[in-house]
Amino acid sequence: MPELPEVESARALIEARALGRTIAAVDDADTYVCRPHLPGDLASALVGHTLSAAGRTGKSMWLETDGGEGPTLGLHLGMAGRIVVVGREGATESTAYGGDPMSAKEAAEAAAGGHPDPRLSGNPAWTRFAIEFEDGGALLLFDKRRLGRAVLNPDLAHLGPDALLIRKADFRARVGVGEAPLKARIMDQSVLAGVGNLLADEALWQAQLPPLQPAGTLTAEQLDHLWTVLRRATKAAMRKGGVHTGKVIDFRKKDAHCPRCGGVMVKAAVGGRTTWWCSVEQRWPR
DNA sequence: AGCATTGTTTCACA
DNA sequence: TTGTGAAACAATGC
Repeated sequence: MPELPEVESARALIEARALGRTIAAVDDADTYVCRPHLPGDLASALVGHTLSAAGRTGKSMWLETDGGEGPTLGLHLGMAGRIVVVGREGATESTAYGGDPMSAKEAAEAAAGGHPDPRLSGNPAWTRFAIEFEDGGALLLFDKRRLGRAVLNPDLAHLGPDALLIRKADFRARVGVGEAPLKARIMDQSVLAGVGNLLADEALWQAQLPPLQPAGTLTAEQLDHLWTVLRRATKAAMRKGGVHTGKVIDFRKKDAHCPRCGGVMVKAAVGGRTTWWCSVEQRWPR
C-alpha cells in the first residue's frame, strides 16, 4: 500500500493539521510497532512537547518537536498503515486521513458506522499508536497489518536519496551498477528511497525496461529515461491519489494483456516481490 | 482452506 | 567484506 506518494500525503496531512499542537498523552503500548522501545518510553519522551515540523525521505517520516530542540518521532506506515488526524475536541467533521485512500468498502463501513474515526467506529485494536493533543484531538497510526513503526529519534542514515529529490547524474551512478535485477535495484531503499513494488512495476513498464535486466548493464540513456519516467509516475500517483492509479496496475493479473502493445503480461518473483511485466516490450534477455 | 499481500529486517551464502 | 536473495515478521483479504 503505502509507497512514496501515499507517505507524502500522510506527511502533508500532518504538516497541515498537526503542527503547533502540544502532546498531552501517548499510547505506545504496542511493543511490536514501537520496538525496541518499552511501553511508556515514547510517552515519557514526548509528552509536553509541541510538534513543529514533519519531514519525509522515501517512505519514512519524522516529526520534530519544539523547533528541533525536543525529541523526534519517527513514523513508518509499513504495509498497510494510515495516518489519521482528529481535530480539536475530537470533532468528527475535522477528521482527516493520510496514506492510502479509503477503498469503497472502507468508506461504506465508515459511513455505516457513523464515524470516520477508527477509534470510535472501527476496530480500536487497529490503532497501533496514538498521540493525544492538549486540545482534545489526536494523531493516530491506524494499521490493520501491524507492520508500521513508531520510534524515537529514528536513524535514517541507511536510506538513499529520496526518489523525487535525486538528481539525474546521481540516479545514474547509484542505480546503474551491480548484477542485481533492475527492479530489485530501484526498490533497494539504500540506493533510492521511496519506490515500492507497484511503483517499480509501473515505472519499468512505462520506460519499457526489463525488470530482470542486471542494473549494471543499462546504458546512460536508459538510466536517464528511467529517471524521467520514475519522477513522472511518482508525481502522477501523488496527483491521482496513490500508486494503484498507475496505467499498468490493473493489468498485473493472469491472462492480462499489455495496454500498450497487447503482449501477454507475465509474472515472476523479482527482488523478492511479485513482478508483472509485458513479455514483448520488457523481454529479457532481449 | 490455502495463498498472496503495496514493507522492512535478519540471516545465510557466495 | 560485500553483495545478493530468501525467509521471517503480523494480520488480513480473496
